[in-house]
Amino acid sequence: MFALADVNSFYASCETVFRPDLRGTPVVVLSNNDGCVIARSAEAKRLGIKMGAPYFKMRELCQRYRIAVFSSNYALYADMSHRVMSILEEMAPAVEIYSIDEAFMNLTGVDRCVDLTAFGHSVKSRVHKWTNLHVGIGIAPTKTLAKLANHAAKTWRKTGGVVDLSSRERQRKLMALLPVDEVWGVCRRIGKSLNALGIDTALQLAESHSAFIRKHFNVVLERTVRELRSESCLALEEFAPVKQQIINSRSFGERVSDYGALREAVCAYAERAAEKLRTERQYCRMVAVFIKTSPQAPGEVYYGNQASGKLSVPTSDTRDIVNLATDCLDRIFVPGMRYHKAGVMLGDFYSKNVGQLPLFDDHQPRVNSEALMAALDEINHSGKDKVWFAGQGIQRGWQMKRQMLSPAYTTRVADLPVVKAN
DNA sequence: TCTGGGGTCCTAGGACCC
DNA sequence: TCTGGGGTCCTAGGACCC
Repeated sequence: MFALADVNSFYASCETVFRPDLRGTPVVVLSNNDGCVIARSAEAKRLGIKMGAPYFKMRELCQRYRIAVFSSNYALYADMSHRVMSILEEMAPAVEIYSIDEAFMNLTGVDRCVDLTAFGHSVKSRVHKWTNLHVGIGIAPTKTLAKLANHAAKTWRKTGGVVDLSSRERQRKLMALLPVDEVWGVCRRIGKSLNALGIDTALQLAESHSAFIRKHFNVVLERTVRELRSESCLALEEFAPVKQQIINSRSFGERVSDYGALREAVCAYAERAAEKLRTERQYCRMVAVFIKTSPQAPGEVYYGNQASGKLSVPTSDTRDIVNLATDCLDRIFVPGMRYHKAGVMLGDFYSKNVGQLPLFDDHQPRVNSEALMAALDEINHSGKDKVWFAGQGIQRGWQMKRQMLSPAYTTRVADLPVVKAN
């Protein structure tokens, strides 16, 4: 048995936790660079703010209804997520953190001790009491059904935010009500193709022949069909599998044409990617860089390109990664373009312990590399100040736009909320 | 003027090997 | 006239997720 716990309007809700004055009012959170809408409070949804809509098209609506608009504040969301996840981990024997705002809980054993619906409510109320966030809980014998149950818990208020789909009858009743593209793993596109074949509801998908689905689509969708029939194909993954690639990329706050500025940005992204690589305790051999102009810019010729390079020895040293990244940039940089985005990708990972490469042991490319990187990371994680390599520069004209950023209430000492006694 | 970022998995096709 | 069979590895692109 699985339970899926998912925070309601996560980013928008985080913004109101330390702003009680905003509770019950429309709140919207924007993507990086203040590009498009990625989270909405229930009130903002009701006003017709669409998910994924570009902000410049929504601005007028936001002003008219006095909607509170925020830039993404990942420092805050990541910390709030961590708090929610630790509560879930206390309450279930095993938890898979699936995304920043949702987690699958393994309820094996739990179902023998307590009523599952009651369990769902206890999770819900503890999370609310300790974090001021609301979660919806969906309970079912497979992950795909738990997703559906969660969807139902959020859609129908009378469920009280908890839906238990243990019984086959209840599963069928719900599936008959839901359009097929509400199923996890079925997007609009596949949904349309399914509709063309006469499959409109989740129940019809569950009842179609898996061989037929495999032939017309793929094994992934076949698995979904089986899951809808209560056959568990997707296991709980308690420990995150090692990453196969790391990407750091951003759109620029303003278009960048100057080589120097582009190079600074690439250095910054490479540095951040290297930092992520070290948190994964991995070493990489492949570094790639991409740059592109805006595909939307009217009257401009689009240019996008990518170059990659291989290191002779796997590394997690920022200096090696930055060097290779800037080489890659030089191979694809074309003057006179108005660049809108760049990114650095790392791949071909090795972990030290496994020691796949004999080279690794006797080839120490830089003296005290590990100690230096550890010192950098420690300073940068201390919440006090930051240090970085000079390649990033200090002007940072290319930095993303975040004009409506809220304070890092829980992760920066200077931003801690203060309670005043009257 | 202004349209996010970070991932995974699967498949098809080409290059190459014996 | 007829031109094998089986396999691996790599890459690009599609599809999906949050």
